[in-house]
Amino acid sequence: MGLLLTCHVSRLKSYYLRLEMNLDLTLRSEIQKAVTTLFSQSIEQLQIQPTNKEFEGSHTLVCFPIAKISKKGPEETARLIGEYLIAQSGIVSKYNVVKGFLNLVIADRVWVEVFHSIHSQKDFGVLPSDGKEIMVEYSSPNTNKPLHLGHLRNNFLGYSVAEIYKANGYKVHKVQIINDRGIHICKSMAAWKLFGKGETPQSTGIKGDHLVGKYYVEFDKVFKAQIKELIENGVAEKDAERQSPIMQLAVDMLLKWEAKDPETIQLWKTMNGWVYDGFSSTYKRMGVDFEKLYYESETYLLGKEEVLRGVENGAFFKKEDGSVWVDLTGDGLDQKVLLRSDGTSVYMTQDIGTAILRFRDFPKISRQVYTVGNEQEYHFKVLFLILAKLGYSWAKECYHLSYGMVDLPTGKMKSREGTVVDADDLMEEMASEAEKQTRELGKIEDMSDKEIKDLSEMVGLGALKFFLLKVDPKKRMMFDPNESIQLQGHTGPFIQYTHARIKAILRKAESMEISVQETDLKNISTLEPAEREALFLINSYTNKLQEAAKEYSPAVIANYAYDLAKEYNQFYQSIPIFNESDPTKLKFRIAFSQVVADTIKKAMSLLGILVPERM
RNA sequence: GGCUCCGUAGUACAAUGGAUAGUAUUUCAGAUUCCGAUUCUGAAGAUGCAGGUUCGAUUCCUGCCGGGGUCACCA
Repeated sequence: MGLLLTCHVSRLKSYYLRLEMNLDLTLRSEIQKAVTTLFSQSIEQLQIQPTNKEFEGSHTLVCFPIAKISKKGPEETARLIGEYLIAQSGIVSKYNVVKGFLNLVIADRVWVEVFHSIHSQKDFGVLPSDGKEIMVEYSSPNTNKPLHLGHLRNNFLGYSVAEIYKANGYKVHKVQIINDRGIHICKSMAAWKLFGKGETPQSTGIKGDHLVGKYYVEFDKVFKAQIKELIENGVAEKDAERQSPIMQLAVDMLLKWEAKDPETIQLWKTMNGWVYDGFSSTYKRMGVDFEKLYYESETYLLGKEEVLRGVENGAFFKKEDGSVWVDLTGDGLDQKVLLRSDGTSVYMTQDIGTAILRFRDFPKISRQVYTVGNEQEYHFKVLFLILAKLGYSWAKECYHLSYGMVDLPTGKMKSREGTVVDADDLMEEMASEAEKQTRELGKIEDMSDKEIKDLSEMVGLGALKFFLLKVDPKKRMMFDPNESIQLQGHTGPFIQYTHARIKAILRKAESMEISVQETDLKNISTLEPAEREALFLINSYTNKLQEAAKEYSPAVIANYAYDLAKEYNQFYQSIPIFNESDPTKLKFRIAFSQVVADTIKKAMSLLGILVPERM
């Protein structure tokens, strides 16, 4: 009780601290007051939006809805509110009315105050924790082949959403489910046993996941050849698939695995081990991590139990052949199988077990987010309904973060035709392209090879991440590697480059021994338009953070980071920094540049992108 | 076919129901270069079609056209 109380008090404190400098909230309440006083009626929802570039002002109040309660025309209403704010509120210095839009100019004095409070706040942009916990699942690969381009979007998305929630004050648990069992694994095992000649990652120098993937492809090749041969010998197509010797071996291995045959289990462990080693280096390069891994082989039994429990309490039903089904026709869906007639589990079964296990392991989480491609939307709809039928109240808090496919300019990627873009290859290409670009441009002669390597990695991966994250997750997208790595345009490297340039300015300021005191920042009375614009953006950072979490969309942050970098370039172009004769202004601009650089860095880190000090 | 998501300049992406639909790229013209290769300014160019709701629709509703996904005792 005592602990609870102190938590509560400290939360209140930080709330008031924020209120002091929260321009948006203050403005809102001033307008509320104006409306209530002028029209003796209050309005709950105020529409405030950024002012169009062509008009003077930064905040615009949309007055059409207010006109309804004011019983006056929109323009008259806007003018009355404008006049009231000038007279009664300290923060608005000017206004203009265009149609029903009230454009407000915030007093420079207020902007300076806002800037000062951001500048002095060390943890600006991190919302206070309120004890909420959330789980984010992402990646979740099969262990029979290496990761590809689609996995990159998945991993970057999941990681970024997790970081965004962290910044929103949540405690985040990053997890994944590893689909480590099933017929697909046995296929690689069968092919390796037949043709592997004892090959290992060590003996061949091939990365583990790629080696196993090679045998998965090999299986398919042999399987197809055997089917063709059987059909030519007069076997029906359906029977041919079953009679194929290599398929029989795979099925046999699956049965032996389920029966815990030591030799099969050993092979399974060995080959999965190769894959895990391979994955872990891929994850490291991606820059993603996980708090806990779940393995299908460890959760499917709990899923089975739960399904059987569901049969007992009537949530599910059993057919004559022994298979178990759920009837979702009442929810507008179909019937769905949960256990096969032979009692073995299906994909759904293990997801049921996994979900329940996770809420047992982390009882404080309020929500679980699944980062999985949109081809599984139906699957998750069904899963969440089943969990609700089993009586789990948290089922309605499960969320499928669905994303679209990634296309390449060269055409669609299809795994069957072997034109998948491998994740390791792509990352390597991006990094080496970045290195090539850096070396061509020169200016890095004093860098060591190690520094150049690190920089190339940062830029190459940054290009990749930014491009994949800047698009609305649910949309199918086109990834153009060449465009993504350009230093100009809507790209990660452009933002990284802008950051590096700001840092160069700051280094120069330091070498000139310009030191900025907090008091210097308060002596500024007027701002340049570009400074107001950039301050408006910096000030909206926390709003963007909340929006990104609400929408589960790193794209909000990516586009924000870009806007800020672009805004700074405009600022830099229009305003002198070192040529400024007024030392107070010079210092303000240095501090201002510092804050922009910090904010860019913070926003980019939410995307898992590092920004260099120089490049 | 049922369900579902998507259709925005040549191309790739934006736009809580708000103003003359933004940005990048491409092309053309110009400016700056206090950091750094840059950057900035200007010009050209788009909401699939037809209705409806609304003071106002890219956004919401209906129908059509076009594209993706899904509808397994696969995962």
